[in-house]
Amino acid sequence: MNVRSDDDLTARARIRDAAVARFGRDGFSAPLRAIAEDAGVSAGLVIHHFGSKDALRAACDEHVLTVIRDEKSAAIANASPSETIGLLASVQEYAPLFAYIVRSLLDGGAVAGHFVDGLVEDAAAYLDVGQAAGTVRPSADPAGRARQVVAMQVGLIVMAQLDAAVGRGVAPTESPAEAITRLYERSMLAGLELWTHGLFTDSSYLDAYLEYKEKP
Amino acid sequence: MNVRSDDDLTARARIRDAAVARFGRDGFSAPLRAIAEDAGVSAGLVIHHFGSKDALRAACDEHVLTVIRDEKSAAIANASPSETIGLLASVQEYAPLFAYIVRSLLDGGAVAGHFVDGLVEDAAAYLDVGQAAGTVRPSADPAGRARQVVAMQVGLIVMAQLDAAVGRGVAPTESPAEAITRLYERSMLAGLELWTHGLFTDSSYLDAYLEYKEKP
DNA sequence: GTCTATATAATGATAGAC
DNA sequence: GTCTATCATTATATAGAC
Repeated sequence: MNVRSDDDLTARARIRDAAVARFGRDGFSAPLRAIAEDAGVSAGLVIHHFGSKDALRAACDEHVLTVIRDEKSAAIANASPSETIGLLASVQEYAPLFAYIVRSLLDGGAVAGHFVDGLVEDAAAYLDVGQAAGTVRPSADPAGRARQVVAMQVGLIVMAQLDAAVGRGVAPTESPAEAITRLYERSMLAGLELWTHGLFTDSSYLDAYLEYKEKP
Repeated sequence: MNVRSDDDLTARARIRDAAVARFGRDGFSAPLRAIAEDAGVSAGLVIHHFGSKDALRAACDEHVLTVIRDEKSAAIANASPSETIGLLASVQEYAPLFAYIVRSLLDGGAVAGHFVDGLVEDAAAYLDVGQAAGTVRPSADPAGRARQVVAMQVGLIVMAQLDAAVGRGVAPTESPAEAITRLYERSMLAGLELWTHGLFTDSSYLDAYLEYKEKP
């Protein structure tokens, strides 16, 4: 999440980072004491700095959203096709953040809702640009398609985290972040293939659905 | 989850069903007392029947997997294209089960891992059949593609649940299950479109990735 | 089989010393 | 700013009556 050493951070920042990691790994029911231990401080100090566990979580939400937004701006600046793929491949740095977001998603928090909305909007805008440039096909339902693309990414992250939690395909020497990244990359070829050529050889499934929708 | 009235079920089954619904909605930190109340029994009786909360959860895991497996067999029996789509559309009956599974997924349980493995295997087998029949394109990475397809479904369910939790797009009169189903269906057209025609107009993104992979 | 009452453990939060 | 000690609440699980 950060290239700085932990020693360089204030206690408050250390607690916040520890909380993001803990919440992401164990969910929001993770004990305050565990977070304090991870950060190398007492449980009382956590309350002293953030007031309550809920406030700590709110601070984590805000921090994660800020980091993601900043990194997103940087990514948009140089969004050539190959570089975009390279960026996706370097996702290991964001693995703890993604883990946190996924937890937040299933917890059903309003902040997580806004985050997904942002993802979908970004995807829609990105697809619009691609469509104008001629690299992306037109769609009968652009918003739905953007949602679909985001859903695939969300699902992959969830599944990668699951594999990592079970410890399958995870070498004893590598970090959880590395493992999740590799598991995430595992199906990237298949994903691009799917996005390039589709899944079906003809439109019979799509036609059947349209027909089903017309006369229920 | 079941067409029978609750009165027809034994207390043990009622507790189990209540636990599946509660766990799915509130997560596994849901209090034992809430489950007991939902089932109309005392907290002590829950322990009497299942021994512990963990054992109750294990019973829920087993029950959900059994139901899914049975329903799956029934679905395979009549798996014509249009009927498969009709089946997907009627998913509201399984919404509580899906909610439970998604919770289980992010909790990182071993049972959830097996469940996803089953999903991916089923998808792979189904795609193989389609490929042999000529309706599904061949793939350079069939296992990865199956994983990708499952990931999209998982992601959609997660996102639908999030929307339902925030209450967006949910009419006050409809049940959570109905809401999730409708939100899930919302992007089905876009999904089929994506699976039929793909996302990109040419293979430049795929080519760029293959090139990136060759010389790192 | 089912309940009530209770024991025990863990958690979030407080108070006050340093 | 940071800690230790403690409180109040809540959770699971037990014991025993009916």
